[in-house]
Amino acid sequence: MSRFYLTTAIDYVNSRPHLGTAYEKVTADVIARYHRLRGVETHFLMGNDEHSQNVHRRALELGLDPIAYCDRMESEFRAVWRTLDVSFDDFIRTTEPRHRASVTRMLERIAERGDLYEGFYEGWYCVSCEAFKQEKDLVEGKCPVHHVEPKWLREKNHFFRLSNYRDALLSHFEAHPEFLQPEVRRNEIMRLLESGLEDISVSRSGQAWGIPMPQSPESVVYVWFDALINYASGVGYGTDETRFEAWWPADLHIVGKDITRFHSVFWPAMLMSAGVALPRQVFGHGWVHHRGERMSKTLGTTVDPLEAAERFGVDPLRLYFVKEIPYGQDGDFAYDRFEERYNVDLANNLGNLVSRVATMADKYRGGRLPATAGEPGRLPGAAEAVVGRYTEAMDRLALHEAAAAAFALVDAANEYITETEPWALARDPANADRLSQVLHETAEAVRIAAVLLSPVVPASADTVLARMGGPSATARRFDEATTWSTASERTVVLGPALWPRAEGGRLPGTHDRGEARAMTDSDSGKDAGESQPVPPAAAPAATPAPAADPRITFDAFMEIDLRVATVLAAEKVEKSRKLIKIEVDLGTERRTVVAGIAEAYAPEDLVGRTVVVVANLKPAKLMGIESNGMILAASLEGGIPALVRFDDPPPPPGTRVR
RNA sequence: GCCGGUGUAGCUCAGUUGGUUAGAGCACGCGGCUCAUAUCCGCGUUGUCCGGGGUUCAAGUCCCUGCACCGGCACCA
Repeated sequence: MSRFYLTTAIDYVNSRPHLGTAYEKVTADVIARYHRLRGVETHFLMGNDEHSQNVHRRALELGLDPIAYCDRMESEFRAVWRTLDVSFDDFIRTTEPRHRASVTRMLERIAERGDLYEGFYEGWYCVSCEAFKQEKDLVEGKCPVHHVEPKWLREKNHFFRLSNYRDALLSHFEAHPEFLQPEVRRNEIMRLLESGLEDISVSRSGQAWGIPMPQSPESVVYVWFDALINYASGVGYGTDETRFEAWWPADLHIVGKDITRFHSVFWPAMLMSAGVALPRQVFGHGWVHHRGERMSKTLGTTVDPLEAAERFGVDPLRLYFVKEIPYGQDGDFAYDRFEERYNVDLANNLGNLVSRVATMADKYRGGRLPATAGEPGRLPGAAEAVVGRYTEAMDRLALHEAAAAAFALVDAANEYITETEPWALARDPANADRLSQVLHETAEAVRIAAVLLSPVVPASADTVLARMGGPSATARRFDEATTWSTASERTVVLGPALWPRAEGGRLPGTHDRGEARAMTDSDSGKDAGESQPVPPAAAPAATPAPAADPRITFDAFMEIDLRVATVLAAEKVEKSRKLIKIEVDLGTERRTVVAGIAEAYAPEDLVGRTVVVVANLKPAKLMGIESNGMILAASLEGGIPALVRFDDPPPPPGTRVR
């Protein structure tokens, strides 16, 4: 039997999954379910990436052992995936022994090949910046920011000879155009390869959270190197060779478009070095924006997938992801659009279709539809064409086209009912056979549409299949399940509306829980301990965990020294778009502050104004100017800033603001 | 300033390797039906496919160029 091994990126556990993460897992799940439906033995791997410094820091902040913290996050992640019906076969964590063994093994192999060498990461290091500087960035041998001479620093590190693999990678890309998709991503990486590759550092010294470098336990494996290996360790590399032989190479890595480089350059080079076959395909999906804006964790503008699923249901959300966003491109999510798609595709079309077929079968035939005998109508042909389009689209990962194809069959069934007018046939007993046939054929078309949609909306498809009758629908394989079949009697079952029409932003009978709650980084970790596992649900999902208290203490606030200040002088910073250099009178002293408000204020308009300054902020260099403080302004992402101002007359400079 | 992305119907967007009168959904108008979740079906309206050059028998699609918007970074302390 053929096999299919599919992976998604593993996730950092420093915040809960947001809508974009959910998008990746759901679309991968659709692919996995499709292959299973086709009768292919499928292995679908997901997991968490835990060896990150952020994770370590976050755990310590919460007073938790890092592993304990990761345990909590794992249950959070699993709960979300369970709710969204993501059917992974295995879930790997990079802290697991099987993974550590695998990473060690691969590094040993790479070392044996001679592709690992100890070296010194060296370069100009600016102490003020706490960062290495490129030679080309220095101005007259000095740090362009701090105007100090940087030190030449050497830090011991392990390097991977990535540069050795440029040619091999290029020819692989040329020989296998399908290796990286979609095409845009492939072109980007081709250009990158053409411009050459440099060796990369694969270890970090002076850290304890990670996998120790073999033969060099004072340093740990750099996190991304560690993370990539999960795809191999997940199927037994270095721990279970039989299993590894059975599943490797992976057929498909589904990753975000930002990390295609890791997966299509670094990862294959590592595998080549270790003497392991390359994965067959890497697919870089796009972003899901929210109302046209990129979701940002730091700005708290992410959408909670559980909240979205709760509004109209898990399957409607899954359908939205698949049908409304061309796979491989960026897409947009908005609640009003979600509602529109819910009403149009599910309530009005598929749901209403199921309802009208079931009602007529019940009313005219007591639900029992005999085997058909007459000349079939146009639906069998329509179904066959749709199935062809569907598989063709699925096989090239055009998930949105596949979903659209399935809905074309729904449309055809609705049209067929209008054309044949079963209610008219029912008026004349002479048409009895004809009526039975029309209903049977329509039910069969709906059944096939449900089979096609089952990878996308698994729970709903099961319900539709049950309602449409037919022989043991779920047990059948794809080819058989999509073959037209009205040759035996079936029983169509009546039931409540699958998707009642939504209005005013929610389903009838649900309570308003308020607008979408923005997730923030602070709530993601702190509520980890309190939240309850969410039960699986086909339709309205469980309540998201309550947000943790993001408030700071009064003492923390009082640490910020806010002062009234008067602008004495202001000038635009040369060659800068946003920065203005401002001299302020703080009452007791003069300060130079650089503020990023040039897009909203002209320097000359600032002179004489009273502003609020954060007086005890550490200095920073911006465009070579040292800024001693920060001027408070309201700022919208992408919008223009607005300075905080006082009623007239303003308080004198130096007055504390609190 | 650098890099990347986008620009197609009122709105949200599709348009495969360049090929007949440029599409879908929503919205809007008219008509039909009554089995159905005020649902369904049919017909219809609106397009300088951002502008300008070019390649071609043929350009929404390829090349050059300009403009607009968006994002990231550089400079948001």
